[in-house]
Amino acid sequence: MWQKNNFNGLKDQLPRMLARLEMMAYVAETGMAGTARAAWAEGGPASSSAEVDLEVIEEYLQEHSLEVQPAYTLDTLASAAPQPAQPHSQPDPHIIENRWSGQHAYEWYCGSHTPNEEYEDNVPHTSWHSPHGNWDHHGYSYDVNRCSDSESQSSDSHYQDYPYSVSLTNEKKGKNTCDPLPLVPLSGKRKERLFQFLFEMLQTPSMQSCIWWVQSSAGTFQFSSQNKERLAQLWGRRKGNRKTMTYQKMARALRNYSRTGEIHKVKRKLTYQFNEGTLKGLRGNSHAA
DNA sequence: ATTATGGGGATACGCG
DNA sequence: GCGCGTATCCCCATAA
Repeated sequence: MWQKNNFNGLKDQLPRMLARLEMMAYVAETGMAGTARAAWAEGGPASSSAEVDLEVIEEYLQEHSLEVQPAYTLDTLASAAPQPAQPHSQPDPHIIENRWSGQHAYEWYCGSHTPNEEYEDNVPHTSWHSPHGNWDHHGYSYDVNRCSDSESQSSDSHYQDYPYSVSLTNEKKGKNTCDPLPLVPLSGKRKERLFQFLFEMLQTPSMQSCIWWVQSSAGTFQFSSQNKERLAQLWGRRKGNRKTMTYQKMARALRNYSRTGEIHKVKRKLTYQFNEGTLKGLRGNSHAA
């Protein structure tokens, strides 16, 4: 579990993280020209620093073999820092409407820890039942109240969304450590699946230089052209693969989902969409709790 | 021609 | 060991 004292080590990296967040806030405040926004949409300004930050976090975690209680991770950092606004300079009422904040108090179940799951502990694991009945995944327990999306699916020019709805619920604030819940025996623990990982990344504000909602209500999301490889690498690391995961391989796995229906490709570059039932399952589990 | 992205067959892998 | 579901490798097609 990520203890508070473990978190102290990460403090060293906070200035860089905060600097990035401040930069984002600055960009939002000052307004971004269309081209700059487009660049942002492709992971432009955020890409380099985001990479650094994520690497720092990852390396730190791996070096110290930390288990991260997600309530202490990126959400916390983001909420502690100046809130960066979306690249859309205007507040989109749809976005507000679709904010997940307070709507999805996911219950993540704490299981035991294996060496290959160092990064895995950074992000929540879903525990839910799919329409197919075989997606139950057991990991950790915490509440998530997170991001919104962009409803701007109609236009390629402004589909990027940079939602920051990082609000901590009382429960989350009060539960900074992940209490082990013997809900599922380790033997029954399923490996996290790619679409679950992607969903988790979509809830992680700091990952939005890599992946973001195009329209969360529809389950449409998009990879950053520049940072998609990074996301793939994270996936590979989480899985403990020997070889580096690439976007190409990850996309192949995504294409397999089109057969089974969890995710299908939409006719937009680097854009995919969760199946309605999949989305309901990923989100709905929190409601059930 | 080059690069990025998408598609799909084949196969490896993990789990029950 | 087997079957099944999934992930990964690899090659090719297509679009920009």
